[in-house]
Amino acid sequence: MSFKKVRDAHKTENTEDYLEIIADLLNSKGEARIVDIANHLGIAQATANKTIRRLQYQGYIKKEPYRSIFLTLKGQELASISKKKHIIVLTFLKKLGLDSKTAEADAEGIEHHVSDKTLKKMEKFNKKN
Amino acid sequence: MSFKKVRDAHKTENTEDYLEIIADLLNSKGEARIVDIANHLGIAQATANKTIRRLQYQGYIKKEPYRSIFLTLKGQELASISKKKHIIVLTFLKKLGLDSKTAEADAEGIEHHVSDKTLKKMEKFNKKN
DNA sequence: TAAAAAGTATAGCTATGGCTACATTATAAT
DNA sequence: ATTATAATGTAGCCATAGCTATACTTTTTA
Ligand SMILES: [Mn+2]
Ligand SMILES: [Mn+2]
Ligand SMILES: [Mn+2]
Ligand SMILES: [Mn+2]
Repeated sequence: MSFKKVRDAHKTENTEDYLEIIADLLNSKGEARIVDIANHLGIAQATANKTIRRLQYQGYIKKEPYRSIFLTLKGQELASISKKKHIIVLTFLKKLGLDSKTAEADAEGIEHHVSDKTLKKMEKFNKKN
Repeated sequence: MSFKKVRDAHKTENTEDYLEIIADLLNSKGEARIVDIANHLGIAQATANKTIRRLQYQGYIKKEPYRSIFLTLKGQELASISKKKHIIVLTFLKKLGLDSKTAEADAEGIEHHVSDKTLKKMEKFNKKN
């Protein structure tokens, strides 16, 4: 059923975005802090804090109180998959003719709802254009 | 900000799907009942019931207790917009080369995250292919 | 080194959407 | 007409993600 799949996607969606952001921060700044994540997402720090707690007990990240965030292996893996999807969808939308801003905005939502089959088609399209 | 837009989309997503389903049921069966919606979505009837209550106090639908559901003008308008988006995205995915099942599943999620600009590009692509 | 600022954590609230269990009403069958 | 079934409604639970306000810790600045 289509709707069930969408609901399942929504369950992991926020997790995927968090992990992608954390990976990016670790890459660029060397560390990922709650304040940066909150700013990135445009949400209150308290909200980011709560989600980070969930990500920790779900085994995606590790952190000590008042310290910065690290990805577990499980976290790294999901971050990597998410990043790949993000790039494919973003590139696809740009090749479709959209400006960077629109492509980025739409990709951020679409990336969580594309099956592997669709990703393959997008990659094919990306190579041809 | 991209993420804010995605969050906003998620707020109306469920509403859009419900209204689209109700419109379809009204069209095909002549009436929309909670049990049909629940079956369509693959959720418990109690869950559908609760959401229908929300849709009513938010002014999208009208109903009497134990009776079937009708769309208000506001509801009809959103249903119509949602349906249009759905068709554009679904057609696009099919033209991209995907089978009906995959196209339908992915469209169900993607439809809520495409900007008007992206829809335009998809329509253009649909006409060309 | 002491004070100010920044970052983090926690509490308590709201809204949404899942679920099961159970009660009530409406409809269909006997 | 009664009874059985189907549909609807309600209650009470969980999880998630928002928010503000407030407390605590760490870092920076004076
Ligand atoms: Mn979504
Ligand atoms: Mn995203
Ligand atoms: Mn992303
Ligand atoms: Mn949908």
